[in-house]
Amino acid sequence: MPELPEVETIRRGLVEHVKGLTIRDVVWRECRIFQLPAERLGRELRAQSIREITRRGKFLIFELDRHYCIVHLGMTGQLTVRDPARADSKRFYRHPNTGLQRIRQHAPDPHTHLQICFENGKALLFRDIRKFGRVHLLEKGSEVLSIFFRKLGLEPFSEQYVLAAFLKQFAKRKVRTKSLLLDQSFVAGIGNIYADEALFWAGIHPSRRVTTLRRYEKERLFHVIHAVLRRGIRFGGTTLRDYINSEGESGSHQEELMVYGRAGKSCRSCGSRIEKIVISQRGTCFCPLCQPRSRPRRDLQVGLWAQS
DNA sequence: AACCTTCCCTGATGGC
DNA sequence: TGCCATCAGGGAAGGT
Repeated sequence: MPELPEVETIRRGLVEHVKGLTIRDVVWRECRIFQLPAERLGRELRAQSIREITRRGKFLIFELDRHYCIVHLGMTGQLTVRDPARADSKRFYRHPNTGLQRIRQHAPDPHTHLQICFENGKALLFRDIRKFGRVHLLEKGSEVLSIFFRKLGLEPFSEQYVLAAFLKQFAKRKVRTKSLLLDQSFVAGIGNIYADEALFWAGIHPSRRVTTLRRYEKERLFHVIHAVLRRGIRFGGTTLRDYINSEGESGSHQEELMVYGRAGKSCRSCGSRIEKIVISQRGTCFCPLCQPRSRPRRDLQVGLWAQS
């Protein structure tokens, strides 16, 4: 499930490999991920150049000559570069123990919904098994991006991510803290993995209503969200099943996880048994000792870790 | 208007 | 070996 760190890792790879290239041809497979007729998408993309690749939350923004092409990877979306000078992997190699996919590049398969072929022979492939991904095409204009993203919340690595703005976002909210973290109108880019990890480092039980959070807990959350996402990027993202970067490689952040996917295992901090509950229809892992339900942890020191 | 539920989609997994 | 139920979950849509 690509979240901000995974999308950012993909973005950086794409800047390296396809920025500046001109589109020669587009091949598609009709699919509901396209928010416009695929035939029109192909026709519009042709002959345009990729001027810039940016990101907002979990969305990738390809700035072309006349359009913005906006891509959301959903749950299983993959964007990889295919270089004809290099050999394709014959199949998706699945590691017997970890289940991780390790490939260099792959030929189109039935899940490959879009191929953007460039003049230099390289191609950008969009593959999405579960089809939760989305591709939008917007004509450029001064306000189109701000209108498209009007419901998105704070962008963690921007100048708008400051404590005062963060605290303001709690107004009128009564949901459980985990639900707030998953809400893209609160802070953009957090998904299930990084929400659980942030709550762990902040020492906050995921079920606690945000109305019960002390000021110092909100402040801690503010710093920890930033640190958790930064750490995810530093390790190249979290590969649990489908995520691979633009070169078809896994990330390694899954080895750093404290609680996500660790139900039944012992806490890497205190040794307690990690528990799993469901909040907002999402599996939620937490440490019952490090993240007490009722008693806020004023003692918690996360400063050192947050600097990493 | 905040909040909650349902739905979309496929592959992996476990029980029988 | 094969069949079926269950689970994973981001975000849109619709109801309260």
